[in-house]
Amino acid sequence: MGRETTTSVNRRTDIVSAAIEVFAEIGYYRATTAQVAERAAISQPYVYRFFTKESLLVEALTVSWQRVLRAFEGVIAASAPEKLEEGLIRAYEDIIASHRSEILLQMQAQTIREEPVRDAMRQGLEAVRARVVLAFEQAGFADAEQRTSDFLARGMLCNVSMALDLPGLLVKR
Amino acid sequence: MGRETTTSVNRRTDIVSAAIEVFAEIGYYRATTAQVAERAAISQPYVYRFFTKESLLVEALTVSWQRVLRAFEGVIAASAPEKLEEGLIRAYEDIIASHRSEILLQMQAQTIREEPVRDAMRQGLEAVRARVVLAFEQAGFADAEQRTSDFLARGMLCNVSMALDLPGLLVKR
DNA sequence: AAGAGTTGTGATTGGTCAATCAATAATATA
DNA sequence: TATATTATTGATTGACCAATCACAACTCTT
Repeated sequence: MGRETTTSVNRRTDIVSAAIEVFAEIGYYRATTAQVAERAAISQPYVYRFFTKESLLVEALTVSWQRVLRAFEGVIAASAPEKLEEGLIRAYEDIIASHRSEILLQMQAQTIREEPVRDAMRQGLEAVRARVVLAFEQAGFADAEQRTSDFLARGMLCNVSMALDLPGLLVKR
Repeated sequence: MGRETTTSVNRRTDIVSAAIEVFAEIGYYRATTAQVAERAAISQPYVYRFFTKESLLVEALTVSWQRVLRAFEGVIAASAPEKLEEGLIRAYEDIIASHRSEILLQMQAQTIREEPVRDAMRQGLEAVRARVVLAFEQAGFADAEQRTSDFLARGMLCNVSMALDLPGLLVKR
């Protein structure tokens, strides 16, 4: 019981990847598990061997927050203090460009009230925030919390700018 | 044909007010027109004399953006240049507190792909942005666009902080 | 090759919901 | 009061969908 074969692990990631795309394109509530199944090239009932629709969303969110966190880790490890902020901004812009669906999914989840979904969002965002604060502190900034708040705020505006296709919202620094 | 009686105008606003609450509480896609009708104390078919579900969302968004714009107009008219930014921030925090549902609805609409909805969002946000830029310019700030962008970014982070119930995201200025 | 476990699907269902229509109540007008 | 107009609803429908179940195909192991 509960044994995880190589195949089933692959199926899980197939399904989650499909779900991220479908949920972001169609919208979580309008998207059907049949559409996710089709994108993953399996049958609709088989999705339920692994996930419920909601647990699929939670899984997708976890993946997408991990991507952001990893990207930031990379920048933090590689950047001189004075280039840190610039590097983080750039990394986030890259994610928005290369993984637009995941970010659109996070934006949808911001207003979903089911508790497991809110928990996934809170944990993901808080983990990112904590990591950035620490990086700013270790880079020697006295106002690390303030800088992090500004950085996250800018990220949220980037999201909206991308989602609504309003590039004029952003101003070059 | 198309005559607008006093009664029908009242009904329209009743329905839109009900829709804002229900859509924000339940979520636009999960909310039913029957729930909106119940909140407005009318029958479900009667909603369709005035709105389709989507046009109801568009109307609700227009109302909510107008509220933000008016609140800012008031602050701009009443504030000395050096108090302008602080006043705008305060006004927005007040709206988030007093009209939370409308803001939650705007956040949902950020990721809705139907073109009429996107248009309503773009127009609302762009109108607010343009008004704030003008106010900063008239207050004598050379970097009005930059200040506006920062201000909007902060607003977006406020939204997320409210929606996810994560007050720690915000740092006192 | 027989059995056991694993991987997968077809068919179905119970529930839900936006939208429509035919009809009735209420109100104004003549 | 009769008639037209406006306001409102009950009943229904056609489509859709998450979730379940019973069954089939495949892949080991011995």
